Amino acid sequence: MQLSPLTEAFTLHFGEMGSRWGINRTVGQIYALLYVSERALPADEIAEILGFSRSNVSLGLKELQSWRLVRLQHLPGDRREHFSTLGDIWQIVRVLAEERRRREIDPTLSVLRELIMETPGGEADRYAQTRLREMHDLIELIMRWSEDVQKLDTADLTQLLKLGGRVVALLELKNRLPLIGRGRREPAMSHDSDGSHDQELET
Amino acid sequence: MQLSPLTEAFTLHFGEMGSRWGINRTVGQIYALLYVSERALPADEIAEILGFSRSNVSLGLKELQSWRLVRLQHLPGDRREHFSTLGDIWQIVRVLAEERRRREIDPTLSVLRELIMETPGGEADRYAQTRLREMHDLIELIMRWSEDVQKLDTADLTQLLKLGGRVVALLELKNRLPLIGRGRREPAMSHDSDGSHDQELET
DNA sequence: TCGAAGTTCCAGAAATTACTGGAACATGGA
DNA sequence: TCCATGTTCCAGTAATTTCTGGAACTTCGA
Repeated sequence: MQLSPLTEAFTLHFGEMGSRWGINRTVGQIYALLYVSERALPADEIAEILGFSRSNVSLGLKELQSWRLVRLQHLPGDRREHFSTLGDIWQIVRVLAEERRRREIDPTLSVLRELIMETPGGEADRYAQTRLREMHDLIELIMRWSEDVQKLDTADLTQLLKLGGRVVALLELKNRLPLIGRGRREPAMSHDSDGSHDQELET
Repeated sequence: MQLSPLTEAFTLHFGEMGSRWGINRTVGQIYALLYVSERALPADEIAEILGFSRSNVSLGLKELQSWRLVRLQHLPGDRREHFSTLGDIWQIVRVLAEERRRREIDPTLSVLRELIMETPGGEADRYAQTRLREMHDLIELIMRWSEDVQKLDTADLTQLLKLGGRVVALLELKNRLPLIGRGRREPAMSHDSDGSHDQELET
């Protein structure tokens, strides 16, 4: 099997982008190839198409599987394992977000928490801790939000995205309706000490 | 000047995270150090504190400046240039998002557009192009949204984040109010051919 | 149980990326 | 203008990451 110029251009670009992102170039290219391929491909075909060694492809596929970004399937009449990407692009985004959170964000949050708990060794440490807390709270806020939003079905998500900044108009609306919203505005970066997270909209 | 254990732990972790992200380890550490430092630091102090060569620090600072993540300032009575991070953490997020878009997303979108425009060289290319289009449209949708949301002031943004998935309740509300919403639901990944982006809420 | 086909692992080679020291260059005060 | 101080650039070196080929292992049908 040969690589069409179109697919070649895409895999090359994707590999390049991947390497800026902590994903290595070959892994990126393998993913790109599977992404645009209509049928699932076995490892040796991938190696042949992209010109990588068999073991390199094997490593790459293992990595992609650990990210849950490629699926393994068996085709009738063929003993080899075939690989393909997730079909639903929104699902890809969700999986990516989850894995990144698990691998990078969560460990970072726990390091930050530990450091914030330590007794400061001086004025400098005290300042550092306030900065760390700001970072921690911000990351946590964004993560909670994204965890939450990820659960939405695709239609809701699309509608929300299309709304963009105009969602603020909805917020205003909510704040003006006393039966639904309390009309208060959170101060920036408040610590949400009561843990309520504006539950009042839940009906 | 000496590095407190707290700051050291933070810089090390941050450097590690950075290197998973395409930012090199030393650049990450420099940023982390500045982030938790109350006063701006000159390059030679940074080099001494972190134990890097003077030129490495210089390179790193240049890189950070090109990302608009550190600011240069002159202190009275000191000829040296001093560096510090942005004070407002939300601003940091905004700047980061903008730069990443400029450097990575926009080029990717334009590659995708080019490839989608090409005349397909066969059935396989035709399928590949539909996949590329899906990816392109998704990225563009998310980018438009984030561009939009970034313009919100911090209070609105915080409120929105706290709301999380419960924002859907607002969407439902909007869809139920005939004077405000049209009550229609976009099909998933529709191409928004009229370019209206639900303008009706703009009052 | 044997052999063919397929997969995984690993040690070393190759390529890439990061880092250093020093030299060239710039700037501002005397 | 000259000197002291500070900054940038660059070529070579070091460290890290990626990639390869082959050997060991696994699986399945005959």
